[in-house]
Amino acid sequence: MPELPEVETVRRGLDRLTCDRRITDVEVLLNRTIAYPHSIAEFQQGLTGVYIQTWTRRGKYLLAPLLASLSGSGAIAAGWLGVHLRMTGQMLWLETQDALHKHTRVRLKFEGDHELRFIDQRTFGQMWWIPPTQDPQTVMAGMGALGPEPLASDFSEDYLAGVCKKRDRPIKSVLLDQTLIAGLGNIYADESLFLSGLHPEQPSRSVKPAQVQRLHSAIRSVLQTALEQGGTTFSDFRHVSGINGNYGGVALVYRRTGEPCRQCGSAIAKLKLGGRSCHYCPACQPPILSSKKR
DNA sequence: AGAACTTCCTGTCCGC
DNA sequence: TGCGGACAGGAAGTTC
Repeated sequence: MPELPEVETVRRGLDRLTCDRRITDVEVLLNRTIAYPHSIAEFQQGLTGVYIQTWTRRGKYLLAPLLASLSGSGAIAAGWLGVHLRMTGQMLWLETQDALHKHTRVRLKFEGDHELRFIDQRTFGQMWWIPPTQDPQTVMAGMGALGPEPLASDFSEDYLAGVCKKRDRPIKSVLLDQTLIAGLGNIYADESLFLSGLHPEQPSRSVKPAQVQRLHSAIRSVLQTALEQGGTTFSDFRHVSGINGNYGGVALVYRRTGEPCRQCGSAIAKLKLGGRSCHYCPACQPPILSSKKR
C-alpha cells in the first residue's frame, strides 16, 4: 500500500509528466472513485480543457492546482485536482492506444497521444475536483485534518513526546493516526518500531524520552531511505511509468512472520491491533511488564 | 476528546 | 478441483 515515500515518488513522476499539460477528455469508469463533486458530469466538466500545474503532497494526498489557460498574466484559476491512492491505486502515464487494464477507474486524456490512468484493484482510491470557489482542505476533509509531515521541521522530538504523553493507546496506533503524523502506514510503522526497539502494543504514555528520541529518528530514517529507493515492492505500488521500487529487499520485519530477525535471529512474530497486522521481533521489541494483556 | 470498532472492496491464499 | 472463509489495510463513520 502506498505510504509517504511511494506517494512522493508518484508526485515526482506526475510533476515531470503532466505539468502545463492540457486535459482534453475525462472518462470515469467507476463512479465511486469520484469523491467530489457528487455529480460525475461536474467532475468531467471541471477538468476538461484545464492545465495541470505543480503537484504537491500532504501525507498520502496528492493535489495539483489547475489553470483555465497558460497565457501569462491572464491565467485563470480552475480549481484543483486531488488524488488518494489508498491501498491499491496507481497513476499510470500511458499511450492512448495501450490496452485498458481491468481495474482502470478514471482516464484523463491529454493533448498528444498520452493519458493518465487511475488504476485501482480494490476501489478504495479517490479523486476530487475542487472548484476554485472552494477550499481543498475542506473538500478533502482528511487532508485538512493531517498532522505534521514527518520529514519536516515541525515534526520534532518534542512534538512526538507531547503526542505520546497525552495518550494511552498502543504506540503503533499513534504512528498510524494521520491526524498525529501524516503519511506513515503499516509498513513503515512496523519498520520504525523495530528500529527503535519498541513493542507495538506499548502504551504511548509509557514511552521513555530516550525511546521517543530513537523512534523519532527511526521514522525519519526509514522514510528517507525508502524515498531514496523510490518506494517499495511489498505492495501494488508502481511508478507512474509502471516500474517497481525496491525497498522490499531490506524489510526488517514487515511480512517476515516466522523468519529470523536480522538483528538477533529470533523468529519474527505477528499480532493484530485494531484490525492491522503488526510484525515485530519478540526479543528486540520486548513487551513492557505493566501491559499484561492476553 | 479519545479510542475502539465497523465498513468499504476484491484478489489471493489456506484448509477441508 | 472446488468451495468457503480469512486476510490484506487507509480512512471515514459510528459508538461509547
